Amino acid sequence: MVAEVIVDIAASETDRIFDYLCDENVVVGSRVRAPFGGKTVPGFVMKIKETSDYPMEKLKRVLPYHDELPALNLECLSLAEKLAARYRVPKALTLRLFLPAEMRTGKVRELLRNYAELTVPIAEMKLVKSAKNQIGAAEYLEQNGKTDCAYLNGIYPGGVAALEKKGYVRITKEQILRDPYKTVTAEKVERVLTPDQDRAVKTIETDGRTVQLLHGVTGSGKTEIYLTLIAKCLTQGKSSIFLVPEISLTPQMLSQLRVRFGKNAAILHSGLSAGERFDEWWRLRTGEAKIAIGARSAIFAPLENLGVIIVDEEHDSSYSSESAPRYNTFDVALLRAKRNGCKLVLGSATPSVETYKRAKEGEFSLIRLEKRINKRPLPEIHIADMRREVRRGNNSNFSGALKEEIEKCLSADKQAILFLNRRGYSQTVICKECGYVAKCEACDVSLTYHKEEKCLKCHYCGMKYNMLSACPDCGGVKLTYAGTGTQRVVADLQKLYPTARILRMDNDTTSGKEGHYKILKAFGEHKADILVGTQMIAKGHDFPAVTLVGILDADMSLHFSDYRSGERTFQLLTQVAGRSGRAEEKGKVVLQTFDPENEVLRFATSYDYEGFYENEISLRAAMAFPPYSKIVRILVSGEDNKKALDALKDVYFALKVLYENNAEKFLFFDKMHAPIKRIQNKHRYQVLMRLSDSSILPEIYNACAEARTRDVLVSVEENPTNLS
DNA sequence: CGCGCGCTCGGG
DNA sequence: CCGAGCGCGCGA
Repeated sequence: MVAEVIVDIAASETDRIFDYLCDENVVVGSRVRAPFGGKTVPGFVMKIKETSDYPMEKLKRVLPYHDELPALNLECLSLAEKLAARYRVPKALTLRLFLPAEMRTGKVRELLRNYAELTVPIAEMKLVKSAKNQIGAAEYLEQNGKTDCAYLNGIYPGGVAALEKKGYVRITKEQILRDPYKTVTAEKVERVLTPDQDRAVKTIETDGRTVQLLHGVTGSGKTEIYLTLIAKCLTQGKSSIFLVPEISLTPQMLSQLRVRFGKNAAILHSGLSAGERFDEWWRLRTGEAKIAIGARSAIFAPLENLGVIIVDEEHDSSYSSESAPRYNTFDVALLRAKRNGCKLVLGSATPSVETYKRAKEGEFSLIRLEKRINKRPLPEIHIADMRREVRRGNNSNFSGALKEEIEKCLSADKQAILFLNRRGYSQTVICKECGYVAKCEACDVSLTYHKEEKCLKCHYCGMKYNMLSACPDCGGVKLTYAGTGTQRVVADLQKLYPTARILRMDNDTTSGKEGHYKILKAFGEHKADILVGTQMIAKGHDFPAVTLVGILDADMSLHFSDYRSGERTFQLLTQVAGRSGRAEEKGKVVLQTFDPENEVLRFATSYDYEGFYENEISLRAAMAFPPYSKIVRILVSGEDNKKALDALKDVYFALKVLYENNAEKFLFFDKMHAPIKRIQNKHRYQVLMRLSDSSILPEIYNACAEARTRDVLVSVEENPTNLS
């Protein structure tokens, strides 16, 4: 027999079929070891045939891996081919997406799992009260005996490892205890859905359209709808994929799923060790588990017969991949949903403008959930006008209103979260007296201050402006590029409230995923009174004792030089506000701004998504920004500046020809330095385009694929979220 | 004259 | 991607 093989080398030169001889037992989708150019490389069998067009006597023979099942099923194979074509990347790269890293770097996997059991009764353990994961794991082990470590780590990350270190637990490697007759173990508890939830489930099941958008305010019970859909699939023997932003994969959430679905749920998250991730993947591949839960990459779960795909927090930016292949999760999900004839459910309290438009126009089904389950009102948002504070001589980061609320909060022994809306490098110029923000005359996006050149630039058209010495509106000279960082806020707070316990959470304090959890955990256990942080604290996480949220500089992301800044601000504010008053206590939010009349802030304070959307969509239409156009950025980067420039010239000229022949499809076209000129020693350049018609996108991808070389990266980003 | 590095080509 | 093959430049 002859196998058509794609060798696992991520290069366009080797991205074609090579024929090999193979044994009868080699099947489509399996991995093989292929002798290739003097050594043996892994490969994927794409097809099996009788003979080859290539001289048969020159064919070499592939050796099989001893996988029990082919690594990829037919759907995955075809999906990998489609994605490679769509994003113009080598097939090896898209095929890899479907495998756990373990398998690729793989030694032949023995299907051994780590099992943990207690060696000491809990009563004799010395555990600190705060070690919730250790306690949780120990309690589980005491009740259930020997348990799979991956399972425990899914619920109590790191708990078992810590217990082992202390000698309370023994870990042994054992063959997977596979039980082919294991039936559905979902709890048979009847869950009563509210009429709204019930209606939503019925609509999703009966509506003819593939994409179903679930638009529901925080606390409207979207999760129960997802779980009901998954449970229904399970009883029909169908599988499901449930995607959430990485940051929402919290222990609470995972344990909720484990309780509900037991071993039918496989969890793919970064907290698992490589081996554990492989095991979870394998459980999905064999069909032992039918529900894949995870972040972005779980869309590649090796499942068959999908009954539903759910994408929670649809608007979240973590759903677009930041490295090659830069796939868009929604595209992949849609391909899979169509192939399986199943529904793709998108859920959000603040859907992206693009998605919402398609839903309103009837392309997607739109299901609204307006009532909150617990009927508790959303926290009240109070706007603090920082211009007035400055006029009164208050140059600090805290308005009078916020200070007052912090004091109330502290004296009532409640907790507060202070949110600093800062994004890394890009800085905008703002007048502290009137709130004026420097904007590009051509693009209506705010300008970014460039320190080295001492000028203001528009990141959309590259236009340069001289740095202002005074505000053009009010003549004031109190111009500022950016506010202060979190450290400064913490220091100022400490001065104001010497006895308050303050925690800081930002990129500097959270080394790795663990640090992040540690801080949140400490705060959740009320070991601090105030948490100061950036974006990171905006999501998920229930802190019942939090009754106050302060947003220190609500405008900062609003004036970020990006057409999506309004959208992002609305989403962020809605999310942050939702952190306040999760339990009985009514929550309060103080939003500080230099621009209190701003429409986006107004809509956010009244929780008016519809109003925000109408306003935003008409702006987008007027300025021809997405979804009324498509912004495409070609990023060229490489260590060797000359080579990078050569590649830039190549793409630029190829694209320029396209542009000149299709001028009517372009709204904008130019090449320039990327906003960050060098990252990790790589020089960066970009070609920016705004298309009124994306039909030429495939040709743009082609041009980029051709300019790509061994040491220069050329990537295409569609409607990029962060232009850095 | 000989080796070394950089580029080109082929791999089944 | 990676190694083989080859051409040209420089040093003993």
